[in-house]
Amino acid sequence: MYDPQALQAKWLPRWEESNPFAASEDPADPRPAKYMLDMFPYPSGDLHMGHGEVFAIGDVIARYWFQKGYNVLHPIGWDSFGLPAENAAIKRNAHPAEWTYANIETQANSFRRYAISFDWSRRLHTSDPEYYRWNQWLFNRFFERGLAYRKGGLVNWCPNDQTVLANEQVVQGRCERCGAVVVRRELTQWYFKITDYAERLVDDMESLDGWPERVLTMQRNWIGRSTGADVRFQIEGREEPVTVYTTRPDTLFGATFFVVAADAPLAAEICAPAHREALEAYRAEVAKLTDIERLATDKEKTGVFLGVYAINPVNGERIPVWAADYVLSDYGHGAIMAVPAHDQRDLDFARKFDLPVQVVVHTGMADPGETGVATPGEGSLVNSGPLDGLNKAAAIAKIIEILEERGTGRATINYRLRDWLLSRQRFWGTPIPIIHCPDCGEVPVPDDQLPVTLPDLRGEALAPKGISPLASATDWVNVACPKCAGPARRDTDTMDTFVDSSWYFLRYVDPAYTGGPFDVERIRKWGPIDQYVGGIEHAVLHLLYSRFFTKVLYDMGMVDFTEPFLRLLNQGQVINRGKAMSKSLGNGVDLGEQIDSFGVDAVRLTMIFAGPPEDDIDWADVSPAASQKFLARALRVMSEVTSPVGADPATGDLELRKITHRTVDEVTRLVDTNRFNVAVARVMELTTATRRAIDSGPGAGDPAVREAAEALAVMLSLVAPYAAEEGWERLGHAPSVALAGWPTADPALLVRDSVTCVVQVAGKVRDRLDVSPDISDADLESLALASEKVQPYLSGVPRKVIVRAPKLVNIVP
RNA sequence: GGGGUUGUGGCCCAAUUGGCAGAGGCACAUGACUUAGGAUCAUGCCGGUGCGGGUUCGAGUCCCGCCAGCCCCA
Repeated sequence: MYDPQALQAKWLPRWEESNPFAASEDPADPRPAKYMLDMFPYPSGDLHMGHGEVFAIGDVIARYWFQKGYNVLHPIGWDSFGLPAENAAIKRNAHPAEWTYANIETQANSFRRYAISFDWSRRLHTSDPEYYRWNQWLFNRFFERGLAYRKGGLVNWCPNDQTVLANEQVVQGRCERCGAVVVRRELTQWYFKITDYAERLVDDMESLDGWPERVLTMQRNWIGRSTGADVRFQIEGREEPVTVYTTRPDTLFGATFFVVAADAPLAAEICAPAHREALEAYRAEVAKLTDIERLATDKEKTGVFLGVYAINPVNGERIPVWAADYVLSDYGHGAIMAVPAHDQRDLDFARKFDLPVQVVVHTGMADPGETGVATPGEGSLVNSGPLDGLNKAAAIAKIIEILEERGTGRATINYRLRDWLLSRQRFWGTPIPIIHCPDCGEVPVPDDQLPVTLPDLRGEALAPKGISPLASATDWVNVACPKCAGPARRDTDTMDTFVDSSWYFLRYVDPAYTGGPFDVERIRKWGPIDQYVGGIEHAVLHLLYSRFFTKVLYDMGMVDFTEPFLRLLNQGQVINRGKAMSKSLGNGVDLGEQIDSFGVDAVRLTMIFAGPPEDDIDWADVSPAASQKFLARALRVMSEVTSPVGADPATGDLELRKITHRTVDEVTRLVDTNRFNVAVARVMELTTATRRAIDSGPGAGDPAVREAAEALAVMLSLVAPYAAEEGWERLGHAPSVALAGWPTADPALLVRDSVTCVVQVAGKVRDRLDVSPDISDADLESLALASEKVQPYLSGVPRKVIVRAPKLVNIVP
């Protein structure tokens, strides 16, 4: 009777004929605009269970907005540059485009079957030259503004992927993509100056009240704003003082030694000749270590004395200068003042090398020099001259005043955020549109010569060799300088694919636009995105970069908003038997197979009904078969209605009408607040109520039954479009139910003529009264006190009576 | 180690934000229909909310301390 595959075969072609979910660009369209966006997929094979969940969730929201009468933009595209395509191409001796575009077609077909309400006319792929041309155009704008620049330095290198990585792409010392342990290399690379926007990236988070708190926290931690001071230390024998950054300038009197990052150029520069050999040996050791090893707090501290002394600017004390690996060359200035009494790492180091420990904050804890436990907490200052007796805040203010007076320091804000390293030594990405000319230097490819397309390389030519495969395409590399026409070479690196995804949501307003990366007029209408749905794994990658791009584009006058995503929903993972699905565990569940077995609607319903969207779904705990049964039940109810289309519901059964309208009211609120699983539960209840009305109530011909069934069809259409469409047709309507309009609850049918009031005595329920919903406190109290069931528990006048009309009376005897 | 978050029937999950702990589903049991039932319809079943304290007339909900899981940062 319920054959989901037959319904799919019946309805899909009909929907395909039109583009029913096309967003209207007609300025006369009176509907308010809404922009619903799912994070676009990477085309690695077919859609998987995770896609099934995200897109089911996003589609509920988009379809709800369609039903509510908004002009909805719900586009789809592909994040189609990236390493897997390249690796596949090497393996098959093919071009990455072949694998990529074949997978895109596969996914597009799966999306169609999965019945997501996309506007297919706006489809884009980031690997199309028409798209990445605009990456290059934007790069040129960033370059002009000084926001794209090249510099040398230590960078993160993934030995497996054979390319550099941005800091954000190193997670716990490992490559975010492949998990290989990242090493440090000295290389010249391109960067985006995201640090210029650090302050705004933090401050603007205030306005992101539609974002999950944990994502905001992660971004705040990542940007890592701290307030402290820069303090200038003279190094004996060096003209220029060395600046250190500290968050605890109040402990300056407790600085007993000075540490320079072993791999910082400064270490080699200031090292006394007698210690040079030791330093070189040490640096060689450190170079072998990964960042994970370097920063592990339980690691034995190592370091070498450099044979020179620094002068503490506040008390003139000579303190020894050491090189160590626990100081990183790219944090602050690559050097620190060490205050062992109040910092555990400094203390560990001091104890290892017998350096003095000077307590300057009296915290009430035992002496760190004795216990080996540093006391980082607050207290009153001691042994600190003018700071003695002050608390932390006052001491910081005072010391900064002193430092500024003497010109040896100042208050500073420091960020942990580093500039975004964007060049990659791989093929399948956007070529960096720079030409290196021996005379003119770095020359951007003129806008009218964009795009710089990729040379035609395939198979073995793409194999990673530590430099970009583009370098081997000599015809491509050697060009005339756009400025002086002399011989020059193209930059052979490609852009991080996170550049592609930093602005794709703007391009959707007109993916064929040729006047710029996006139509600035149209984006005024659609932007910013009302709801963004995607995985938590992008909390500090894509989402941070997109926010940065949006702010730059705002400064360029191209968008009129400073934050791209008003509301963010991070769906959970689909797991199986308590664990992430993986080949090695053999617990994978295939989306296509689930759909073949249970139908699209049942799979979508299972995803939505399983729990709150943010929670993980354990596929072993849910039942697509049960979802299928429910859909059959709902469809039967819709099929059994015998009253004619247009039957006046006002003449129908009042009890069922009340249930229908109450359900509509509740489901509306639930969908508005993303509580889709509860909304489904309410729809199930309405289905049961309608079933009963048909079987043992007013019967299938009652207009209220039609009203209920129609509401059911529309509400169900958010989750189960095929069954809803079929039901809608059986109810005598023309397609499509998707655009039928959201039902509205009649307030008159929401009022209850009586409610149950609970009467408690000392918190225990002793009676229930049927009362009018607008009963007064006084009436209710006397009614409750008069109750026969309550009397036995009372002795005399109660001490207190709490009345919460009309629902509760609590008598304290 | 620091921060965040979660903990409710056998299982997945609700609970108007301080007011009757139970909506929905799974599983299980019983009955009806039936040639048959793994279909359908109906009925039923089980817990006092991780543990310990506190605030309150009243705590799943708020506060404090522990335990466990998950996620970030070290």
